[in-house]
Amino acid sequence: MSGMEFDLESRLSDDDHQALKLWLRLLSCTTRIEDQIRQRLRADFGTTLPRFDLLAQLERHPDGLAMRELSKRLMVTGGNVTGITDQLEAEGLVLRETHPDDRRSFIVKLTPQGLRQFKRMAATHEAWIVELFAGWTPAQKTQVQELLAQLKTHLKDNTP
Amino acid sequence: MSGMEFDLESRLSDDDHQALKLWLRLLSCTTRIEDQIRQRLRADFGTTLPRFDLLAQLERHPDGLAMRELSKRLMVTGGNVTGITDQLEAEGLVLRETHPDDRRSFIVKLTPQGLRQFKRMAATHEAWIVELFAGWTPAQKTQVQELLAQLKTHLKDNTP
DNA sequence: TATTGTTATACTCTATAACTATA
DNA sequence: TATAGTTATAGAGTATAACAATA
Repeated sequence: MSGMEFDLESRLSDDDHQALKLWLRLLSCTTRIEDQIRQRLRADFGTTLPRFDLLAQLERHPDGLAMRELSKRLMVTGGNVTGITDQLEAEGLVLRETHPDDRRSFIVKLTPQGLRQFKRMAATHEAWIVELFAGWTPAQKTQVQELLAQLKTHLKDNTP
Repeated sequence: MSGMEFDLESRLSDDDHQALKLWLRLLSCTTRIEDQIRQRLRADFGTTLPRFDLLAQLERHPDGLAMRELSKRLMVTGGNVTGITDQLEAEGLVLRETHPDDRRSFIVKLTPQGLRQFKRMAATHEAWIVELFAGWTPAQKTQVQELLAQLKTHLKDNTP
């Protein structure tokens, strides 16, 4: 489905509605970039965004994370974390260790192979992002970054 | 899954990587807003974003659209348009008319009920958006709007 | 009783491919 | 041959709920 002529932004029929126009454009850009990332992760590494995100969390936490910590951080329910972890474990990228203090719990960690593999993917991933955002100058990036920070605060306040 | 402490932005571990940070923040904000919209469409109107988007296209085209036109505009494959149209037709919101010149084709149109229902949803939807973006001044909205237009051009050029 | 993790199930959204009727 | 639409199927990605083991 590449090279389409239309997209979500064409939903709008009239010229007012500033917030709505802005939202449709924001959604359109973000979706387009996300689709690119998903396609490239699949084509180049045979993986998916949720799997990549789980590995990224583990890379930030070399001592590992319990399943429920992963669930909170990835904002998905526990059953999903079990499924993704099963896949990554089968690929030898992560392992479950018993929790020393709580026998209900597991600590999930990157294997050495998982760390190597993630680092390789992360570097490529960052290069894709840099390329996709090359349409903005560093100053413009900073500007949007700050505006988004402000918006995020508002979203947090309004939608608990 | 409301009231989470973490989100995608926490994926990043260090302070450089301007484009990557920007992307994670953009994705985080957009996802959060989109989740809100999906939840509210379901709770208040028992519908989904793709169904809403299809109705929106039809409202822009009172003479109706062929299935393949809908497919192009919604950027999904034909089988999906058939499915969504079936649902909306079963709910009495759209109807298929025979094409006068091409007996392979249908023209999909809003029913009067569909138009009334869409207008009600669209007004509420816009109010949600206005509220969610209330963290930005009109000038800031304009600014982001223009920056996104620029980014979109770059994306189009780079990812055909 | 509450919590951690697993299992089972289901739903939405999407794509691909085979099929039909028509052009 | 090519196109419009349908059908069937598959696979992400997600949620809910019942469950076992442990706290």
